[in-house]
Amino acid sequence: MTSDDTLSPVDALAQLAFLVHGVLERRATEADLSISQMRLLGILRDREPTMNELGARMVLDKSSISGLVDRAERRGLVVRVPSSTDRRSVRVRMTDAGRELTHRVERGFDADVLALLAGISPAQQSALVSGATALISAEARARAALADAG
Amino acid sequence: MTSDDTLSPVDALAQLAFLVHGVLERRATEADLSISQMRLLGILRDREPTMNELGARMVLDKSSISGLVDRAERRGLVVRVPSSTDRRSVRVRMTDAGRELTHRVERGFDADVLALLAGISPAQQSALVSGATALISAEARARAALADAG
DNA sequence: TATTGTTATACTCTATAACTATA
DNA sequence: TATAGTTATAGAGTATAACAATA
Repeated sequence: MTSDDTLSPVDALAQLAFLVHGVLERRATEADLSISQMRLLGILRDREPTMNELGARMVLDKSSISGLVDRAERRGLVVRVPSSTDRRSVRVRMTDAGRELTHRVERGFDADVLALLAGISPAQQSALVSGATALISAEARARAALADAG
Repeated sequence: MTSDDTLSPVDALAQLAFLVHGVLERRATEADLSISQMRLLGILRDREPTMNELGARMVLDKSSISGLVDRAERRGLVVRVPSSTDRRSVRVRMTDAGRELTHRVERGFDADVLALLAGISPAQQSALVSGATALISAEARARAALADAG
C-alpha cells in the first residue's frame, strides 16, 4: 500500500472518477436507486421530456427508456402523461415522491463530496475545482464544435 | 449552451467523474468489455488471486465473481488454475489474449484522457492533477484510519 | 411511409440461497 | 463444522427486432 504519490495524470483522474462515482453509487443504493435511475431523475428535475427526448439525452435505446420509466413509475417516482400535441407521444413527469427521494440522495452525496474536499488544503481545493471546471468547459466546447462540424 | 462557469465544487467533481467514467466505458465497450470486466482484468494485471480474494477486492459476492470469471474465461481472457495448497481453492490468471486486450483498451483510454487534459492550460493541468492526487491520498489515509479504528 | 412508443427476447451484472467438495 | 466455490433463481439494465398506433 503506499503510493499515490507516483500517480500519472491519467491514473489520478481515473482514480478520482472512480472515487466520486462510487460515492454517488453508495448514496443512491441507500435509497434503492441505481445510477441510471438517478440520472433519469436528475434530468426530470427541471424538464418534462418525451420518451424520445429522454433517449437522446441519456444516449439509450427507446426500449431501455421504456424499462427505466416503467420501474420508476411502478415505484411512484415518475408518471407518464399523454402529450397534448401528438397522440403517439408521452411525457415523463417526476412526482413529489420522486423529487423528495432525489433531494435526499443529493444531500447525502453533497455532504460526502464536501467531506472529501475537506481532507485537502483550501489551496488544493480551489486548484482542483478550478481545474475540473476548466476541463469540463473545454470538453463541452470541443463537443459543441464537433457537433457543429458534423 | 452556457454555463459551466457557475459550477459548484460538488457539481464540478461530479461532472468530471462522469466525464472520465464515460470515456473509459466507451473504450471498454469498443473491445466488448464492461467496466466490471475491465476492473477484473486490471486486478489480474499483477496478481493471481483466488476467487475469494477477488470478491474481497472488488466488493462483490462470490457468486458474482463466479459469473464474471465464467464469462471472461469463455472469451479466453482468463483461466482458472487449481490452487496448489488448498484443493477447494482456485486461482485466476490472465491469459496473453486478456493482457493484450487490456492494454489496447488502456492505450485508448490514456489517449482520451490526455486529449482532455490538452484542452486546458499547463498550469490548470498541474493544478487539477495535483489536487486530484492530494484528494486520493487523503481519502486513502482516512480509509486506512477507519480500518484501524474499526 | 415515417415516427413514437411498447413488447418479446437475450445477455450482462448483481445478489440470495442452496449445494458440493474440501478442510 | 467452517470455508471455497458453483449453481439455481430473480431482478435491473441494456440492446435488437418486431409490432401497434398515430402522423
